[in-house]
Amino acid sequence: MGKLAHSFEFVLKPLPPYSFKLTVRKPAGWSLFTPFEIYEGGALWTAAHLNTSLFGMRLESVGNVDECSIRARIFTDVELEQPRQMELRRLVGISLGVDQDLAPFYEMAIKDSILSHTIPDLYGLHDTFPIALFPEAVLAILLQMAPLKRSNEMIASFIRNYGEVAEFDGKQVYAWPTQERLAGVSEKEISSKCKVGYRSKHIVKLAGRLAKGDFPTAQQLMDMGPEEAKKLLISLPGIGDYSADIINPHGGFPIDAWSAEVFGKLFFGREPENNREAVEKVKSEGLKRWGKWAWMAFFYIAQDLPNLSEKLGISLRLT
DNA sequence: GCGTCCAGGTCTACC
DNA sequence: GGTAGACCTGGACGC
Repeated sequence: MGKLAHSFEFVLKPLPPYSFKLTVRKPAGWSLFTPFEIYEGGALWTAAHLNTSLFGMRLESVGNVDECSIRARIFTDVELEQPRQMELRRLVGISLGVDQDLAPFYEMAIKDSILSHTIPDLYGLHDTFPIALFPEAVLAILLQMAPLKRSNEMIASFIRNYGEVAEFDGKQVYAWPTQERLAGVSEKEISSKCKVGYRSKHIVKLAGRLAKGDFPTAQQLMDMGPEEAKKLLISLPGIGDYSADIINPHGGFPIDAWSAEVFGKLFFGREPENNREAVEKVKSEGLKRWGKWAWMAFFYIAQDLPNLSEKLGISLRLT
């Protein structure tokens, strides 16, 4: 257990519109840093490893969607010098997508017959940015070849077995494990403890690859072109086309058997006969329709399925 | 109950 | 360079 007794505070000014609640507590249940984070009374307690050290965070908003400020208190095990505090402030800002300008996306979306329905519901929802690749990649691996319920069980078990508990501000929050922690663990141990089956092989190989320290960071991938970043991500163990589109910091259009059904209905008005075979067709239709906005379109639609089902009169299966 | 089938993909061994 | 099979586990389904 990591007791985080030291703390410092700062305020971030996101580019409006910024809905703190929608952004940190996404309607589809996607967590900001860890599925174990706590949201109470409008504040979020969460934890993550940033550059191998464990941090706790309490985040809360001051103001409203059109004039939002985020008050962040960061909890650490040792007192941090000013430059390190500044670095963490920068990373938290990036994670929360505070500099993302939604205006160009909204300008396109409002003219789109599907996306236009999502804007009133999700006004001010920013895309958040994963600082650490390992948790994102393991998440993608644990989503493969399993119904969501089972994926969630594998994810929770994996974090409980190998993650670290951050204890701060009267809360306890499990953070995702690090690649360094997993690199030396046996495949057999992981599959028997976490019931992840054959996926343990990918996890161990992935941890070993990332722990070598020569793979680009999320921010370095962001500085490359989207396709170059994707090519590198696909070179990672257990990461294919679909998973790379989930992890890619540029955003992709991650169509799997479930989303092929949802987007098949949205694009063509009917459920595909075979979801797996429809993946390529749906993917190319989405990329053609939304181009550079494909990820944001996917993101907004995935967060707004109940509303879209009602407005468009199509039954969209929830995740 | 019990057996069989197969799922929010990826890798490997063949051709 | 293209593509069947295999792959953990557990829930759904038929009997």
